[in-house]
Amino acid sequence: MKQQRNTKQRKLVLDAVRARFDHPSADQIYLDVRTQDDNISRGTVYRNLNILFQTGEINQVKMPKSDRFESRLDKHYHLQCLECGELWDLPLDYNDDIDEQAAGKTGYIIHRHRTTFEGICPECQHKNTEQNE
Amino acid sequence: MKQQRNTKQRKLVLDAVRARFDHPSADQIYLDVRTQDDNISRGTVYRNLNILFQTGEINQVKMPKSDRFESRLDKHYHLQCLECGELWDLPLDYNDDIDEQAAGKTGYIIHRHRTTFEGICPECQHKNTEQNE
DNA sequence: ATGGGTGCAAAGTGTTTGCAAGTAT
DNA sequence: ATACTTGCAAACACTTTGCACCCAT
Repeated sequence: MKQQRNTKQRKLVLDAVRARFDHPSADQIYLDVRTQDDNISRGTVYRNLNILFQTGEINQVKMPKSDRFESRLDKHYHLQCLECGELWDLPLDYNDDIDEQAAGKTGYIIHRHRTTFEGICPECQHKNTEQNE
Repeated sequence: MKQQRNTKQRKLVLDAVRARFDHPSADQIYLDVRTQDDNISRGTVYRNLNILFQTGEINQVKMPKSDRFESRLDKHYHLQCLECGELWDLPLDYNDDIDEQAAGKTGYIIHRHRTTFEGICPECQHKNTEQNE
């Protein structure tokens, strides 16, 4: 990888990812950073998110509509509400055993697995019962 | 949901999904169906894939670049090679327990979880060792 | 001074949609 | 006859990229 420079923009993007815990999209990061620097462009935000991911300073979570970012670097699971779309970390241990099982069954070298739970959050459950009354 | 019709195009799309086991993208289905009907349009293929998914006749697998489709309807895990991108079903049992655990820890109603394993397939492993010789 | 980084706008990808004509029921 | 479906092209959402200028090293 080529030599990296510390630009004001790169730092702003990194700080913006670290400031949130709701797995913002690139565009949300762009909007956040915009409040600090009203000249920064979307292209720069996308480029820096990619660079920071490649250098291992942030994590990228592939999601249906758009990629999401987070500052947690350890392997962990996610939980998404199918109604409101909110995405959270799940306090459940990463299961190393199934990586070995998968490797044994397939001959693949397994790097990891990614798990996302889908459901309805308490708020949306509440909203739904109200509607049906 | 509104009344569905059985069009020639819808049947071609369904058959095309059922004919493959490598989780084709919408565009791959389009190309397959094109060999049967050289007038069908991409829009029609996308529309029918969505309808068939809503009616539960096929399954949609959300993947980074594009959605993939399959005719298996049961919950199961996937395995993707990080090098060549191939996506396969994994012969590993779906773990119902962690859905309950996740529900208990969060208050969510959990519908299911989706797990994808990432690694290097035997072919790509072989290719890599050859290159390094 | 050098070459990585920036802002801008254009282009790329994958997918959806408005419309008028066509067709399954 | 009705209204769902089609082909087409335009529009969309998200992301990447070419370029000329800028700035961290």
